[in-house]
Amino acid sequence: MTDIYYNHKEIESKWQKKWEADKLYRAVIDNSKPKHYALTMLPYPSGDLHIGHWFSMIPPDTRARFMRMKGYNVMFPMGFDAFGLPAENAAIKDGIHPMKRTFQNIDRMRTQMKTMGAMFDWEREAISASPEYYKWTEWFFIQLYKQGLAYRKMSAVDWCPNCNTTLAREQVWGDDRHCERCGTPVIKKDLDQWFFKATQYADELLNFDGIDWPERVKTLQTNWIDRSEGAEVKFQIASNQSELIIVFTTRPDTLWGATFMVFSPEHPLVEKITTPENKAAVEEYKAQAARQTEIQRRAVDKEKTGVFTGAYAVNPVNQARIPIWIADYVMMSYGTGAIMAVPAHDERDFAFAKKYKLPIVPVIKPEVESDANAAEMNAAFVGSGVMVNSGLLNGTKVNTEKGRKNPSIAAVLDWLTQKGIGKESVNYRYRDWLISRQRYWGAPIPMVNCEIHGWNPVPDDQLPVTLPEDVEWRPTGESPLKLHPTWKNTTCPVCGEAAVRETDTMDTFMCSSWYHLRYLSPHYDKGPFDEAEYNYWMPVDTYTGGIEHATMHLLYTRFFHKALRDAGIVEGHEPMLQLRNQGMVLGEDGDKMSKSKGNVIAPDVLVNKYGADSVRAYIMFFARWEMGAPWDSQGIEGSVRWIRRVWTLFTDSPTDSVTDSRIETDSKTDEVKKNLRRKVHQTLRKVTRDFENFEFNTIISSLMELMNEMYKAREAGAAARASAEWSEALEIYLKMMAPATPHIAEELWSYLGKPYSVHQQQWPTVDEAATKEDSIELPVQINGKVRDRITVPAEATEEEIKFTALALETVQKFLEGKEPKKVIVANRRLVSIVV
RNA sequence: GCCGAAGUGGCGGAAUAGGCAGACGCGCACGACUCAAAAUCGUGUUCCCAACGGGAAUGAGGGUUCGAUUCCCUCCUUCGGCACCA
Repeated sequence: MTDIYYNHKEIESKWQKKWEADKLYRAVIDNSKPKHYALTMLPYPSGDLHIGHWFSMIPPDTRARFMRMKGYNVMFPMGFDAFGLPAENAAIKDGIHPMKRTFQNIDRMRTQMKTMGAMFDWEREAISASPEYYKWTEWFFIQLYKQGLAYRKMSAVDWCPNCNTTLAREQVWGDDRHCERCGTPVIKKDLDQWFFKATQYADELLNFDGIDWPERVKTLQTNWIDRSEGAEVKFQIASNQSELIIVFTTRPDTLWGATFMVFSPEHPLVEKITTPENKAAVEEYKAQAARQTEIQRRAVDKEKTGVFTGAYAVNPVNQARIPIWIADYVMMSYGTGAIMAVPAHDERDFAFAKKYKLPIVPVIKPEVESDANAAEMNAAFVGSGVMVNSGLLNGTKVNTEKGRKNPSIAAVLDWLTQKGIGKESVNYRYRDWLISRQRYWGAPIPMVNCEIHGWNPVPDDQLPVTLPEDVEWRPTGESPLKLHPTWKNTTCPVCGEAAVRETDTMDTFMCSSWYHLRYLSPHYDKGPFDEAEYNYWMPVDTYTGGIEHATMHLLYTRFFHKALRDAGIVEGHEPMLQLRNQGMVLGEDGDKMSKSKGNVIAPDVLVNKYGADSVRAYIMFFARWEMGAPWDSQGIEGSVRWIRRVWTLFTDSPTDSVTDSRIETDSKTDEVKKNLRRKVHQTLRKVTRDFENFEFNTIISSLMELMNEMYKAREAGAAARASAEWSEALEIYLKMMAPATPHIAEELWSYLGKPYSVHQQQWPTVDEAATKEDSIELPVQINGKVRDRITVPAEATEEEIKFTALALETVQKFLEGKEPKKVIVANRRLVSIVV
């Protein structure tokens, strides 16, 4: 029977206290060791830790611990992304100040996190909502402003006219888009807001050289930025020579076929150019386009609609007068908000032209056909061929490549530049980063507006601009900063006269774009980070988090780093060298976990019942980390049993009761010991590799397998007479367990009488010689089917293996006296005979 | 529609470099222990014919190969992203 009862509560709290007291996980600069900065995305302090947090934090924790045992000086910090809408919305409901609620939640979550037994260095904790943090968020805003990267622009937000406030996307409900709070239909409202010129870095952001990031993330970012090469072409308005309209096109080689132009209904020029007789129809269409938002967008029937403005433009390549229409299939937010329409070679333009009986002029024809005939076209032609009806450029070859790789596009680009009509141009779907939020609970934008001197940054010595605490919560959700009687009143940094503060706060992605820098020195007050810490720890070596941040946070943080690099604040082109994403833990029903569905798994309950080590082991074991899976409450029993059986293996000592009679001969036990040692080192090799590759589930299964072997080996006498092999097995086993299940590993390490702490041990080295098999067993296939197997000495030659296999009775039976057609010994792993 | 990821037992999943499919675990079945149960330990557990033995099987179909979960082509399903992008 087990001498000592496995009491997870006692063991876990004992070691957690000791590790904390000993500062075992404190990460300090140590130039004698290589550093490893392991970063995992910081949580929003929602109130309670859920199992998803464990899934995102524990496997990276085990890997950080592994790296530490491999000899690296590891920093694994944790903090809170503490600004944001939920706390503000809650405040509007119950009046509890977001500051109070947020910091209460943080305390609660920190306490819960400590039960994980993770190696977080809490002395490096950073909280984005604390003034010592957001002082520097504000400072960074000013640095970007000084770099010329911040600017103001009118931009539409979703606005509730009843609540008099901006709504976030999740606050707009239903197909009719009404306010979540009062049900009023939401309108678009143009507000003057702050932007960062992220698009200035678009090309650089498409370059992933030197970083080890998942292909999936790189593809998502590439598609998000969506670079397209083409040309900008100038068109004149026929009735008004001074008005120029620039269009972007990816097909400048079809310019001669542009038979009309289409403006987005919101285009500012529409009002100017519309002729009086078309005014009513245009206004009507504009109003209708403004009303239809998501609803119409999602409509399956994509019937093109539009109206004629009465105005004409001049096609600069052939001076043709072409009508200007407006249509909602042209977006103000993409390109220049106006297109040249080439119905012969664009499907949308074709459909539009057919509907409104606009001319179709083909300017590319397939090489094989003698003539292009507009009347016979029943679809736009987008294939390759040659240019026709295009003046001097007739006969130029056209292929389906984009940009200059296409000879026709290259020819037209040169021609346009030469004539001064247009120029080569690149367009992106990616937009500048909208920073302004009409909210209270965020970092204030440190800008002051003076009637004379306009916008100026708050001087450094006045940072941070702190959020006022005496604020009023209107049930409407209007920003309390606007309503505060005095807060916005200040003086102009230039002239000292009365001026007003910006009352908008920053997007929280701003806070999370640099938190990896704040961890370096969270309480440092002479700058955003301590240079010495920066020089030692940066860049981040391993960054882990959910795939859902692929296009927002991860792109913002890369942009931010590059902007800081150009400001001379940081070095290197990328902030995070390696990125890995975990999947999602779903509810037991296979749905996303949510309070409303009632399928949320609370880790507290599991820790209490089974202990942190068992939960940690199961978190690693139950799914592929990069995939995620639905939670299975029953499955945890397997991990619990593993932990208990390990405990029993170490603390129970049936070796004493195994009499020598059961150990038949010394040579036989020697064999058992040798086999045990082989298994130990094979497992070590596998576990080491799996840690390196983020394959956490097979680490646990390998350890389970080895434990099963150890039970058998001990039964066969491997542990008798204090054998060196058995001692080594125990020691290596605990070292391999230590990253995954730190508490029980530490307890059993001390039980064996080893010096504290198992977490300060070196990761063991694989004895390659010990992993070699004495003999190998090979399956023998006949015509692709396994019919028998042979065992040969490990050093047997291919010829010997063939000979042994062919001598088999089974093989002879199949051969029926004939010669085999082919005999293959594949990698000394299998014999394949073809008869 | 476009881009991406994934389809393996009842379930989660495993399978260096193209070489024994189903490691490890859950669940289930049977057995031991027990007055009994739980716990624990042991045995079995892809499916079909089932006795030996044989056959089929990694979403479907095809191809390359002595040999394919793995490589190639076509298709289906699920999930994620983008979507009138000029």
